[in-house]
Amino acid sequence: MTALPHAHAPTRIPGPAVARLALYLHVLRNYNLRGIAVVSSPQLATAAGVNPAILRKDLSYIGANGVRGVGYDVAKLIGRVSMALHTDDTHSVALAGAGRLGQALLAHTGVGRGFTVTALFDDDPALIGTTLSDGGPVVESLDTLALAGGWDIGVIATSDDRAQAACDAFLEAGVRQLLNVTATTLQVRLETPGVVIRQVDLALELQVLSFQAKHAPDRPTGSDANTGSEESGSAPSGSAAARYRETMTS
Amino acid sequence: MTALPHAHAPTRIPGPAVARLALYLHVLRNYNLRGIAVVSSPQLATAAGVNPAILRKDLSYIGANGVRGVGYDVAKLIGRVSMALHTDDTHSVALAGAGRLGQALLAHTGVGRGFTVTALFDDDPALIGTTLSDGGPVVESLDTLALAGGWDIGVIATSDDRAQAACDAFLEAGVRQLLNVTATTLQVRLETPGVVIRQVDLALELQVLSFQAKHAPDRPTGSDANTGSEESGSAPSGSAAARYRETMTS
DNA sequence: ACCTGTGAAGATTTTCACAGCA
DNA sequence: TGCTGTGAAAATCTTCACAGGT
Repeated sequence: MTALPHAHAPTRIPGPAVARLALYLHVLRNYNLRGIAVVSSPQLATAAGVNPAILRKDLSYIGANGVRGVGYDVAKLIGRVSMALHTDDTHSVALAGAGRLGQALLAHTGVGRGFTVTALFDDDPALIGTTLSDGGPVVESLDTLALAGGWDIGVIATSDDRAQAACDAFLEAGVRQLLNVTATTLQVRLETPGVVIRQVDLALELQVLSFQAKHAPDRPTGSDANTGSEESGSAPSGSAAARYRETMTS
Repeated sequence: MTALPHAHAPTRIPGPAVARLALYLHVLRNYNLRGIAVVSSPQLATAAGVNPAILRKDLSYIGANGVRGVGYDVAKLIGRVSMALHTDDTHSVALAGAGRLGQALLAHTGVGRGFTVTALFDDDPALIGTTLSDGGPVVESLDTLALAGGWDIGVIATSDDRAQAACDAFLEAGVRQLLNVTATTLQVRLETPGVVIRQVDLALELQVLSFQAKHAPDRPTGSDANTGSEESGSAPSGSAAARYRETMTS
């Protein structure tokens, strides 16, 4: 926290840019694993399915340090984006709901992106006291959730009818950042300040998807190096984080 | 399809509006189940966590027919939004990956939003030939995916390393709408036209969430009837579909 | 020759504010 | 009085285009 060595521009990062940066980070990590040390903005942009121009703009928000005529140092860029997204620090996550969805999440988030599930809650008596993954936390009763605390993020993956209870419990436990992957729309008391809730509803994504498909009209015109071909069409923004595909030109 | 009785305004619906409409639909369905027949825009807006103004604007895109001074007929509005999103027609879905994530999705999408999973594919020999849910489809080998077809949407919920293969198979089977819930960035051949891919990466959502929390500065000022209190702050758009919470004023 | 970084133009989306009606 | 529907203003985001460097 506090002042960094060379805090370049205190520019406010646009919302959509944050989502894309997280996306770049993912792609960059893959490049790193494949041993690619340098990447250019056209390369990275096509890999992420965005315009090279907006990629450069996004990177400019976090003070990118690429080499003109060459590109970006992958490792260095990973560090920079991680820092901007606060992913260099590890966040502790509590997961409510140890059903299929919860278990999938447990495996999904453990990939190593700075998030560790340190607590697991469920109502199922058969699950309480057991461990779902190697080295993972022991499942506790949902009732005890509100009594504990100390997590940075709470993930709600319960059944729909228990989502609100889990939400209330998290708030009581002092958890302010919630990711809700149930189909329930959560209610938050007005008194509670600073709460950030993020909702991911897969059924909703299906609806948006099928709508986009029915209305995909014209292909985007790329003047830069973007050979944008398939897809796109409508939904210019939508969830920026929720619409990328690699288009590795042959 | 084709011309409807009174196709009001051929206005193009903005991308973010589509996501929000799907959200309203969900909330409206809940109202319907609770026996609430009429709802006003301030009510619905607070329930969906959006400004009443933008709600009305969104509804205006689909030719809303509310009663001034009163509100909207819930049942009628459900019908209208469903029609606009093409959810009144049932879409067939093929699901690749019958692991925990796939199973969770199978239960999730079956809620009855116009999507039915009619085919299920996986590589696990132990799963092939079995049925995962009552009345659900029998699990088939992933290799047979490309040979079949006829689905409106393909959902990719395999392990990360098999996601690309599933994507290729879907495209070969003629499926143009894909929802990818793995952390893999898919590559699509340039030749394939009209492909719409939607990506949902939960690890990415966590990153965006934690960033938003670190940068939530000032509370939004609502001049209409919006008592916007908690949350919001930055990320004005982000995934509009991925950030709603009820704020039922007491 | 090629790529980065960014001001400025352009496109899109959200919010405002008010006319119109029950 | 209360709410809908919508043109117009404001805010936001994306794309362009080019200076600057290697």
